[in-house]
Amino acid sequence: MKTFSPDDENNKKLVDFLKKLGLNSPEIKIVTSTEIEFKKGENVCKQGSFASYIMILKEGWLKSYIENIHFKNTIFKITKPFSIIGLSCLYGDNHYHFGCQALMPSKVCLVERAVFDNIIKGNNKFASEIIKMYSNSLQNLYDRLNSISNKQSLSKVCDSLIYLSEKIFESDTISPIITRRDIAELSGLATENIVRVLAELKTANAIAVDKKEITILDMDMLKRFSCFG
Amino acid sequence: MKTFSPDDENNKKLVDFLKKLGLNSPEIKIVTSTEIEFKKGENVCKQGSFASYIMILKEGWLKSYIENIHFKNTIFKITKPFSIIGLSCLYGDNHYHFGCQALMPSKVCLVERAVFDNIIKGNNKFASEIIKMYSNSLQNLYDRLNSISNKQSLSKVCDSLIYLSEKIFESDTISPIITRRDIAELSGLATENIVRVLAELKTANAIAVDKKEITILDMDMLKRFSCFG
DNA sequence: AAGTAAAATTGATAAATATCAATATTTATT
DNA sequence: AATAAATATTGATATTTATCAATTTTACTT
Repeated sequence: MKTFSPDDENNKKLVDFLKKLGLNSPEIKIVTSTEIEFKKGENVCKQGSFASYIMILKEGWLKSYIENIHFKNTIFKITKPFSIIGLSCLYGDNHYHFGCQALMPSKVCLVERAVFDNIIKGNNKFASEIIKMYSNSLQNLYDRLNSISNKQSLSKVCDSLIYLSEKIFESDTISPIITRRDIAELSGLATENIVRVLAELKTANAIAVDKKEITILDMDMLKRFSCFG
Repeated sequence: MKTFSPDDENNKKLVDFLKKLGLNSPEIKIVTSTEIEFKKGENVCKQGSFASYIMILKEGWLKSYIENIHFKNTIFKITKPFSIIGLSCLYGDNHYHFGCQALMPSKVCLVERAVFDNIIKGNNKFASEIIKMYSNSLQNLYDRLNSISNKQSLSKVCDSLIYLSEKIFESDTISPIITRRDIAELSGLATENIVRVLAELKTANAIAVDKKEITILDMDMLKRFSCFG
């Protein structure tokens, strides 16, 4: 009887994911051939650097963000396993327009842009699935933009918590790999304000806080606060 | 000898644009068969309504925006002729996630989503060009997000002016179809602040203002202000 | 061209958020 | 387990921006 290591398990999941996107076995072999490990806090890609690769997150969690001159970041996406990173750089000016950092030890498959592009051009099903991802990314950015541009701090934080819970961790509990500063950069606020709003939400029994772990107790309340403005 | 009306001229430009995207004559016929006119201020699509069509702007100018509950909009894009609108709705939940309004009398070709999707699936060159548009849209949204989330009013307004001048009107002069309120909604600020910042920029000789028309006199200065934060 | 509606402007004030500084707590390291 | 480093928290204050109200200018309609 054969036993599987956690890594084998993960390999299988990755292959399943790629099959669902319409890739055949040789194509899967190509896109999974180069695998790189990143430590917590390491840069997966640096904003402004040459964009050589499209990346597939195999294991771990990443944050993607825009840096401004004063090193104030805006996180626009948290990435969970089996997501593709860098699609916005597939064509265009050859540079990453965002930075990406590992939130915990992570494994990423690197696929050269030209290789990725070739597969798209020869595989309609895959192209169509990639277009779906673009659509999703756009909608996610609309949501972020709406949250950050016309709302007040309470609503902004609620939006971030809802995003993390529903879209990213798919759980009432937001993993402690997310820091207060991450929530701040996701919400477009200062870290101190996050602390204050979280305290408010705790008092209202909308969330429970245990050290860095946040648990959503009343999602409806968060959604009302989110809408309220 | 045959004479061409302005409309013929425009038809020709549209066909050229579609040819460059890789569409053949029958495909071009299909996507240009339904044409609708919109008056200034009319809704081209309403946020939340059923997304039946992908739209191609043939003539005129549009603004696309996210509405929040309190009817405070965030404009994320100004659309110029020969642009495609609604790509983010090609797949997904079948609803428009944004509103779109005509800034002047405009003509739009409507293409049913399924029809558009079919063309993509059968035409690799076109699919590839559409993916480029998605990339561009994402990059545009990153820029907007960066501007709105970590900058102060002066920089935000400069970003909007640079965007309008370089990306949209491709001229030092920003068309008077853009109101102060539009700039406000593009910058994530109140209209009154736009007026104040424009007055500042005028005093600094960075711009000239003639009624609603804004002319950029010193693009370098605007870019310095944009970076400064 | 007159009258009306819409948009822009200005100043005063209120509200929201960032910043700063000090401290406490948590996490990581040896 | 002790120490150091990173992160979180709290309160006070400054800064920025929104809001409100009043007026002027511009655009639109007949």
